[in-house]
Amino acid sequence: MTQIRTRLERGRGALGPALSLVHTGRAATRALLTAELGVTRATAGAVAAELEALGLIRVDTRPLGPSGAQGRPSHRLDVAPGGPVALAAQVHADGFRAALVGLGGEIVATAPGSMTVPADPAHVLGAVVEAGAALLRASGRVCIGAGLAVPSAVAEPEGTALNPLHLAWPAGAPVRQVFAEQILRVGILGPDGEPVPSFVGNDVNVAALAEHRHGAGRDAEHLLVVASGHRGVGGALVLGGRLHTGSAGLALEVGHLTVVPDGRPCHCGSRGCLDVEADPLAFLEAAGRTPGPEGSLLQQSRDLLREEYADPAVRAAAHVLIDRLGRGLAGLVNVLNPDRILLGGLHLHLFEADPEALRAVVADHSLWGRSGSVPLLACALDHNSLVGAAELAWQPVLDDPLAVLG
Amino acid sequence: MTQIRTRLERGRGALGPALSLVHTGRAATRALLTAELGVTRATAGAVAAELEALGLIRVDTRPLGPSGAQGRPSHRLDVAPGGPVALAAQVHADGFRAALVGLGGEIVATAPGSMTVPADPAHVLGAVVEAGAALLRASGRVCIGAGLAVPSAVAEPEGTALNPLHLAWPAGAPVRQVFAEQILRVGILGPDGEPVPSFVGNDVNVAALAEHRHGAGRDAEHLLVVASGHRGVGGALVLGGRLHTGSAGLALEVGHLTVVPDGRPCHCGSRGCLDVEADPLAFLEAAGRTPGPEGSLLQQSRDLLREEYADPAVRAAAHVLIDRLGRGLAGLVNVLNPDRILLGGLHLHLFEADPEALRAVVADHSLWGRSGSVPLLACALDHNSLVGAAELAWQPVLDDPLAVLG
DNA sequence: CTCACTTTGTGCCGACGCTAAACAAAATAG
DNA sequence: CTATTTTGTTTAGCGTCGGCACAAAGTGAG
Repeated sequence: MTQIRTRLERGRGALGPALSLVHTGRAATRALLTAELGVTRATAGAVAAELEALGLIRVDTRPLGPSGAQGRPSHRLDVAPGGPVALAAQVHADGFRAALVGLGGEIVATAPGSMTVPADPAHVLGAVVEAGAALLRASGRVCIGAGLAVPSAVAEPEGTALNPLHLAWPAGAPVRQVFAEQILRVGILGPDGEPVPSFVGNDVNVAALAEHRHGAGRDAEHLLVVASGHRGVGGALVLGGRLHTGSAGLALEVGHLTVVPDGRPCHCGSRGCLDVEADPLAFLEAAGRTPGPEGSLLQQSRDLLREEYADPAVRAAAHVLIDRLGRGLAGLVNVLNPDRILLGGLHLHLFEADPEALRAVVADHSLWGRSGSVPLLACALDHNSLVGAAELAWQPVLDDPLAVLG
Repeated sequence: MTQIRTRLERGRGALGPALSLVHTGRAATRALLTAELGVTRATAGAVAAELEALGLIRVDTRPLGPSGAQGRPSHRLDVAPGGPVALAAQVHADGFRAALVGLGGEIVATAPGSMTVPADPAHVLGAVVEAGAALLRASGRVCIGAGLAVPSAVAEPEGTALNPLHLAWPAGAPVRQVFAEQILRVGILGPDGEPVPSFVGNDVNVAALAEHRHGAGRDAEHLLVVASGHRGVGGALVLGGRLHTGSAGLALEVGHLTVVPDGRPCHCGSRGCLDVEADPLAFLEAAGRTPGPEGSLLQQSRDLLREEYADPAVRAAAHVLIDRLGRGLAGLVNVLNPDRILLGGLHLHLFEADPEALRAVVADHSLWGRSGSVPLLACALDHNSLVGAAELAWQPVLDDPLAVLG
């Protein structure tokens, strides 16, 4: 007398897409889920129930007050409070940062740290992972994976950092392997009791991912992000919701577009590259300032733009940099034809100093810019590299929740 | 008494992928189909039967002679002889060409034509479509769609030719609409009795598609194609088997990368662009030759390279162009990180004149070129733009054979 | 307040498209 | 000739989803 032999579960195939919709805030109700997934209400209901059973979302059946709309009101779909989190980590020139990031890109907890001695990767990443472990213990949450953002090109599939310029790490350091080893050593365990999977990405790349899902890049199909943090210029492209990192992870090395004919020499062997003509150091030099000892080059540049923009020298330097940046962006527009461009770091501040000037340079130097120009926007998320690192860890869950949490 | 109520057809979802495998020559037997699709033998058999019933493929059960392998020999899967064809058309500086292209990229019939007067689009495309209609009548084949390759950027989703430079057409000509109107006027009908669907693409873009499926680009995941036919330089990118044309069809406008600091002025407003520094006219000028009246600039350049390469001036000019081309390719490698690069037109001949020289320039100027360089190859298909135009028309059938032929 | 209407949520059934497994067929190897 | 290997086919069964009927929960008109 078999009682319940196999209850046929509906909506297995749509679990991942449904979770992605909740994650990016595009499905706040079952009715929206039905419309976005293109399935029947029955399937959408089963999907929501399954995600709730997995502890990922919460279905709030309470009435939401007068909505004004006709018909039976929808139940709200929220991220499950106290649900699983990803461990996010970031290393940069001045230190590191660990955080817990829940579904929806919400930063649950964060812990900064400094690197007094820019030591070897195992040392730094060990400290980051330990900070993350402390956050996890304090929160009592389940961890589904760990992501790390590094200021360097990351070669695929090896996961090595090719140019960790201002980290004093050796070129070609096996970052993914070291990170995984530290996860193993510290013992960050997932819901299955095994060490969580770990992921490493370039900081601008993962920041672009975060902006696409939770920030100023939402709903863009071809999102280009260009940013300059400390030294050099980084780029990223999100195509159809996925990072485009090229065949070996080395795409969007946008720092070596020529923007000044016969300009200053670049370490790549060429001259006048964006990398050396449009980063914070180039800006400070163009403004006739010598970099001071306190604050990063980015902070000094931002402060200069904010506080001394009335100074003609600063204003002129900003427009010189805007011109160089605009030429670089125009080259990228000609090759990639994005439907939106986000700017980060110094470029965000340059853009906000004179948005129309940058738009004009891009339009003038891109082939079809005058007919229909590309929307330029500023990055909108705090800590987008951290959130993006977490996106890497969340990705397997978004692709197939059952495989991870089933 | 219902006799055959609904015979449950197996393998509907895999029909398109299976047809693509036969189309690209990667599934010559049902056993290979089973392996490539990742389904059971039962499903693969049903898929093959369905495709045969649709008249697209032929299952050849005859023994193939001693194969040397153990076990029961596979039946061969061939393109169905006499099966449906796509109408392919190409317009270029000197004239036009129409062809019928079957599954597998095989050119079944072709008809050249000249444009004595570079007339308006409707005139030219009317003549092309009429030539295609004649081919269709003579062949007695079924037509599943029509594709057109034009030497101009094609804006999406409007389907307008933005810069039909050497066609004497107005910029912004509604090529897709005019082509569809001519298909309608001449009455090219599909299997359903309606006028066939029509498609328009840039010639280098569709050539890249053809090379990816039937030529030197097979199995590349990130394929970059750069070519120069008459004037200017065109590019294309095939990502995961699909053309990447950007958000508005305007990506891969590679002609405006700077390759000569303060070089000759370009119509884009900048200087030293690939477009004016690495096309056939630039090569003839670099070699000290004045373009003659007979033969296209490309033909004159090719003949010069083939017949007078011993001339030091020609040799030197070739290396000047190779240097400029290599710098441009290196810039693209930094941004796109392809796993293969194909060269067409003049660039093919320059590459074949001195392959190592071009490889060295690309490696020297790309950021990670010295560690692992990108394979450079020559385009391998005759008439790759024609075959590529047909690929546009075949695409709906490859995506869902039943929807088109069911 | 009641009734009509609109929209959302759920249970049941059947269809579709696949896998699994057993069997049949066609070759090679010894 | 028999054993083995690989391929092709048939049958049964199962998981997932759409369609449909019905229930539930609101708005709006009178």
